[in-house]
Amino acid sequence: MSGPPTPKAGGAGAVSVPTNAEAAALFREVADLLDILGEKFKPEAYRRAARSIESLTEDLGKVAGRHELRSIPGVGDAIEEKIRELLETGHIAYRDRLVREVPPGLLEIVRLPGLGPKTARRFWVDLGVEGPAELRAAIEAGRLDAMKGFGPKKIDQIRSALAASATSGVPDRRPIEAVYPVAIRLLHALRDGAPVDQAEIAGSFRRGRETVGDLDLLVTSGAPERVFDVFSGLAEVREIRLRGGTKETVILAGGLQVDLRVVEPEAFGAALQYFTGSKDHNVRLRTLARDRGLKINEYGVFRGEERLAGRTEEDVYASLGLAWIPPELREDQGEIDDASKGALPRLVGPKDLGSDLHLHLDAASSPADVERLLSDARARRYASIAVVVAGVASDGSTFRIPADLHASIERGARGGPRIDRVVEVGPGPIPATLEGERPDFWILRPTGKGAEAAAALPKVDVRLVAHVGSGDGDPGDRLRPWLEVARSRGAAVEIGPGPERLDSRGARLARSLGVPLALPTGLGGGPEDPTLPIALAFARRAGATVNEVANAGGVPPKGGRGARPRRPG
DNA sequence: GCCGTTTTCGGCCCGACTGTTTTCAGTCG
Repeated sequence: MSGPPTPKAGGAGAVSVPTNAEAAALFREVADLLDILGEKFKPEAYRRAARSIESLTEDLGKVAGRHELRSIPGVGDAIEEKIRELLETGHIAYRDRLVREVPPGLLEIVRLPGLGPKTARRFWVDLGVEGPAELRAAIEAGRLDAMKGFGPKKIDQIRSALAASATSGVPDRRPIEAVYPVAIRLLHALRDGAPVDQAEIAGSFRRGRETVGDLDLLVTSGAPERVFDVFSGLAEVREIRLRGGTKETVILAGGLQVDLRVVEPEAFGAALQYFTGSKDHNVRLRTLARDRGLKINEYGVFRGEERLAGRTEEDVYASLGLAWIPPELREDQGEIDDASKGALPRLVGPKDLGSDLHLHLDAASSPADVERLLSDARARRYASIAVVVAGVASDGSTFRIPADLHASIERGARGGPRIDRVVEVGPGPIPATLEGERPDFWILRPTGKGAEAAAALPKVDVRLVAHVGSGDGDPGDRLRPWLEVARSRGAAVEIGPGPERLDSRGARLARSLGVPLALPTGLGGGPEDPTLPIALAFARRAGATVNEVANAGGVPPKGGRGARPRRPG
């Protein structure tokens, strides 16, 4: 061998460490490449590992540091080795070799809707096509016409898939809170306007995942054709992708794909279970069923021809000897074992909530807004709500709500629920303009000053750390100091949708450190407001029980630790 | 390539839909 050894990285010696998402993407690419090469089971193995890596709550590097890579579902000898290589060198030689074997354009072809690895491989082998542009040329030259299995419709389909991919990128997963309003509208449109008996949303939406790729709607009906007619006639629907006897797929105006399935009432629970997933959860259930001489599919649980269960999810799980598993836990992270032992946690639910710790009014708010918050809170029988009356804005300036709002808060409080006045500050000394404030409690808003600056915050009664997001990648390093601050102050940390709240990974980290969670309740938000349902979903995905949620399970005593008069004088 | 109350080999979910077929292959979820 000649030549100097290639340095592992640039002169600085630093290898940029891939995020979990980047690692997962690399393994998915390996899977696609192997698919094109005609491998049989390896692709699924790499995809399973990619899914597991994606759902980790901490960095791969940390898991590797503890020598626990093998504990990740779907990671064995070979993939463990490749993860280590990736972490140390920034690349995977095996993947690089596959990339050299397969023309890059074929990956784009595989990802076109309606096309897959088999077809891409045939284009490559039979026609020498190595990418979308060449495929387009081959179609226009009529070279596909002679190929077996390619009629005019198929060729048309490929042609429009090529055109669509050229104009718009492949739609990615979207934040669940962005999908929530339209999902609720579609569900209600079906329940109110179509001949359906039961209707639910399944899929990752029902599991409360942070992001949603598409929507899965499930209904029972004696007239599927009518249901499909109503559904595809809705204003939100842009095009019908496919329509059969039991299933219709449409694309909404925003590009979101929605699958609607009609099933028999006898199979509704089984179908709901099946289409809620996750895939890995279902695979494990199926294995469990097989071990017991049973078969489970979207129509039910069967022993031979006999259907043992199917009408409700409870029946389906019970027939396998399992307690019903909340959708938010169905990720094959040990929940099936727990369900078989009756050891599932009793997760926090909407009826457990008894207060709100963090409501904002601003200069544009009116007394009517205050009244709306209060009437919502009364309807939900909340014992107290907390309104931010002053604080430090994100630009560093201080603010106070207008006097007329103070007056309406004063009036509203007489009719209940109790209204706590709170002030929101960053770490460090309290700004001079807020020094006179004597709120019922304080909210700490983490800023760029860093957690160590929190020590300079006077020993006021901080009951909530809010406006802190999980961010991308491993939330641990950035969050941990703030969670320590919350713990030392006896404060809760706010979770929920949006970039300024913790997602389920952040919630899990908080739980592991013993920091209570606070859920925003979306008071005054209306039926399509995702705030509360998504916050609950994140809390439940993190395994939170009622005792771990600050605004659930009874109301925090007024004044917290060391009660004090509400207002001076 | 992973995995195991059918363990160290031999399996690996399965049904709907589409387009092309005359009994099926490929894709998708």
